[in-house]
Amino acid sequence: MEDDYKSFLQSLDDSQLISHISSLSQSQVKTQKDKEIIGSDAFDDSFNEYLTRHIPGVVGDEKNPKEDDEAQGVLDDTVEQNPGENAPEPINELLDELNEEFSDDQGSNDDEIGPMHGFGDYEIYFDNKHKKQQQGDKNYIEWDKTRRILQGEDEYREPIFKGCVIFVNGHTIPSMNEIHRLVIIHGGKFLSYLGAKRNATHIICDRLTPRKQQIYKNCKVVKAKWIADSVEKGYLLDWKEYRLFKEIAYDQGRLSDFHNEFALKQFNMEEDDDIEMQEDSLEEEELSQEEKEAVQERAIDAKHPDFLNQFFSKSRLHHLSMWKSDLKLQFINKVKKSKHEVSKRVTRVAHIDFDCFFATASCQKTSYDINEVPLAVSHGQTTSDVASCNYVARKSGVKNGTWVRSARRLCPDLIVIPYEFDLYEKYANCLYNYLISLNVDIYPVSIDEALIDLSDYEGDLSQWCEMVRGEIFRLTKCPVSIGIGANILLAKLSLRRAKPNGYHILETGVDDFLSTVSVSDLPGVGYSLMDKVIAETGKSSPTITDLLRVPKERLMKVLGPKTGQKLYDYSRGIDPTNLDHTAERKSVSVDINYGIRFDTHAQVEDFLSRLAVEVSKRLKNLNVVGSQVTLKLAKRDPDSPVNPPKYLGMGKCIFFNKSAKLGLPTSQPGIISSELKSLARILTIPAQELRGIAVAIGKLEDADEVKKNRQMTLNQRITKGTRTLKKIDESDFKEPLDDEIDWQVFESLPWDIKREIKAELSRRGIIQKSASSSPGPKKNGKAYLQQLLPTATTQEPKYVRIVESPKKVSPKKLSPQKRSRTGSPTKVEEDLSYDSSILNELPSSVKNEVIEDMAIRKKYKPQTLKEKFKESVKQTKVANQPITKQWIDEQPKINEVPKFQNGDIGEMIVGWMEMSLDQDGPHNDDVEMFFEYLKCLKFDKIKRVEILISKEIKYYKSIEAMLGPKHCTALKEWDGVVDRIRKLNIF
DNA sequence: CCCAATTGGTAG
DNA sequence: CATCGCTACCAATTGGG
Ligand SMILES: Nc1ccn([C@H]2C[C@H](O)[C@@H](COP(=O)(O)OP(=O)(O)OP(=O)(O)O)O2)c(=O)n1
Ligand SMILES: [Mg+2]
Ligand SMILES: [Mg+2]
Repeated sequence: MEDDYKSFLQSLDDSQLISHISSLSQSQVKTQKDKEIIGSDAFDDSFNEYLTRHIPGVVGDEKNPKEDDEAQGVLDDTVEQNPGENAPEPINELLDELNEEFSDDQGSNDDEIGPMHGFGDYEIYFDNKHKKQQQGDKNYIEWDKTRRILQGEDEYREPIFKGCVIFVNGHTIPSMNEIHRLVIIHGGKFLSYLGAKRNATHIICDRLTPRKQQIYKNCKVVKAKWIADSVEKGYLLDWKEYRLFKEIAYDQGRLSDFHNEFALKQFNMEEDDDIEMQEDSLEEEELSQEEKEAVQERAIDAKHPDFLNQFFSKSRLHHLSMWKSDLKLQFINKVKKSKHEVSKRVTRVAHIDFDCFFATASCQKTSYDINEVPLAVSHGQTTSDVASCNYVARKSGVKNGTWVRSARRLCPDLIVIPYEFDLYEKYANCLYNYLISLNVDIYPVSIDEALIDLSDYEGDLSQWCEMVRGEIFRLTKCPVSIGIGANILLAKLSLRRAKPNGYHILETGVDDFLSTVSVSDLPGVGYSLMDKVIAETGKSSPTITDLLRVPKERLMKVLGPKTGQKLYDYSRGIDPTNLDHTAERKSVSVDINYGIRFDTHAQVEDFLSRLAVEVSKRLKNLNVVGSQVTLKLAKRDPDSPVNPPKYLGMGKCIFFNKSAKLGLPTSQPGIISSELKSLARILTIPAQELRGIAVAIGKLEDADEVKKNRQMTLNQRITKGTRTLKKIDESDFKEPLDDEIDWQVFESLPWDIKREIKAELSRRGIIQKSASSSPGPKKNGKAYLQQLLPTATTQEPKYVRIVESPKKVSPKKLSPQKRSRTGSPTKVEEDLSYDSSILNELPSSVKNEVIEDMAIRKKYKPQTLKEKFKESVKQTKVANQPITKQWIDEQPKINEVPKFQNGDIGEMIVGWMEMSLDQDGPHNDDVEMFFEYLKCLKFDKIKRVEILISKEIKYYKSIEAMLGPKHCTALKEWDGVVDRIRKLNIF
């Protein structure tokens, strides 16, 4: 539990953390004032207990759920009252009574969410429900919401089951009633009785019978735990993980005899509701249009909380990257153990690599003959990437990384087979374990590929190759090829010659060998460099021989100094790179350029939080902290269609990067998330236009080192140049934000909460770690705005993390109207992998898709000098545009209200208002400071703040009946604030 | 000239 | 249904002093 709370704290933004503390403080103040301390745990329980004792006719024992039929069937038509309207008032009284009754009850205060039990309220409700189930559900949701507000719980429930239509069959745990409740309060629809099961998106069922299997064989039949787990997690889990039927697709064998027997018994015991089900198909009720859309919109894009997991589990490139970094780690450790030898130049390198690795491995799960049929590993059938294709397919010109559709064009018989990530891992282990057993220096290149230092090997190289190839094939039934050369470059080129299923030892005749090599085969030469070399040599597929004719100066000028030098060396067989695995990692990043489809900025921020959590996880695994945060956003190219050819793909995009320096290196999700959100604000890309988001943490340091150093020389570090602290001196730092936290209130919190919060604050550098006790009492119990405002808008500056130097913010740059890279190309000239004449004959729709894909891969750059010029003109035009009201409105609005660097002013205001309601309105100091802040804002922002506050007031007035007289006074004060803002706006 | 920030490119 | 377009790192460019 404590750990839970700790990680909960860590997941918060700075602003969220502060307001969390405030909310704790607030409730604490309140309860103390009333001489009551009621933990939410005890509260929940007693509340339900109270209800079950006081409301006649209720047997609210959730541990012995009533028979499903009883609960569903007894519909009391005579009770027509609407609990949604009538419940609040009596409940309010109940709450007050309760507070007295249980005033001694010292509950622990650290469980904000409360257990998922005690549903007496639900049962009461359903005993009185209407015959119209759906109306009843709606009322219950309202009633539940009201209850939550009254109980001070978070009124909002994640609409986990939005778009789901749930039907429960037979007895389940949790009970059908409970499932019903959970589903509807989380935005789902429940088909309760005799309903249109055909409309159900999921059938919940815990017990398998042969009949059910038959009837539901085409349905998503899911165990009840799916519901419970999803609610607990707060988002919809993958139903497949909870399917009742065994994976028929993969395991086609019959159920075992034992299983059948067991199932048969079950079947006989079960009440026969299945027949009923077939009969009532006439009685189907239609889903509303809205619900149908919701059901349709089941696509999992980045809005879905489980998106990252699902995406990563299926992304080959993610796997490749993770495997690679794991391997690097593994072999760094190896070197530390034997850190003797001083890096001597290697003289012989072996490069070993599985032939068409994924294809070979995946093929083993099929009955295809890898040597006869053209195969490709891929998820889809058209715009899906070919991860790996076998050599039969390569004969037709298919390459790794092309789209299946393009591959099919070259090789119409191509057969697509699925990924088998586990198998790849297994075989890679075989490879690496075997190499380890050889007791040689291993330098992992990728999952299927490694370099080996053979400088000191004195035996016969051919024999060595045959031995290694033989052993690995014996272990995996996958062929590897080996290339040997005097350096990394030559080993790589040699390997290329060796493939498939062979080896090549390059010792003599290097120049002859090189002369035949194509420039595009050189490592580090991709489409972009290739284009330049083509332009320079005048050949369409230049070889090393062609490259040799270009003088070094020319290469360096055209390609840049380093790249030019590299190609110059490479063309002569020179590669100065030494084998070295001691290289420390310099950055950690998470890139998502798939499935990014957002409607609102709130969704974007949500996703950023999740990315922050992910990147934080990775930092912690590596035990490093970083002080630079970089956000990279991909914006749909204006010329590109809203929906790119690849489903949920990114299409052609323009990238925008922004990085921020942190005051202290960190690995904490909350801090990172804060920073990301503020970077996102600076980049101002409309949520709808986003197609990719990447987060990188740089300036890495060892976490333990930093911890040690910070304790020792906290003060020295401040003046260090690498830390960017704004206008700060030591005294500012020594007691940072101290007076922004109300220590009196803080002290009254339960000790364990205090401990966790304190730890979290000090981790963030907001308070000093050694601060063992809080300073003396300050001010009064009122909530202070200072503790919510990230930094003072007036007076002395406080500790602030720098995002960018303020003067750098030129109004023009705020909205990146950067160049679009291309016009709309209609004709394809020439391309390495596409014959332009064929391409030009394609239907234009397909052609454009192919062009789009090529543009993404940078194979194809339609940009000419002329267009470049046009763009720069366009750019200037944009920059010179007068700033009109309309222009402002057109600018992407990342937020409804402006934000400070470290938090959302909107959230802050809402929080402030909420808090102030319990305290006769806002504190005067706060109001003054607030206006100081407002004065700094632009007109439209102020307007938005005004609207926000008005809306909030309206909301509170709408529930005025439930508020006390005190609250009304507070609201009046807020009315005054709004008036004042209006006056501000006049000037 | 330096530097940092940003953009581009590559491999598997 | 589609589909799962990641990620570390180097180099070049840009734009400031
Ligand atoms: N664009 C790419 C390139 C590679 N891979 C994956 C699939 C490959 O099987 C694996 C190894 O990459 P290789 O470059 O070694 O390619 P193959 O092993 O498929 O072919 P070969 O090594 O025979 O050229 O990485 C991928 O998913 N996408
Ligand atoms: Mg390979
Ligand atoms: Mg490889």
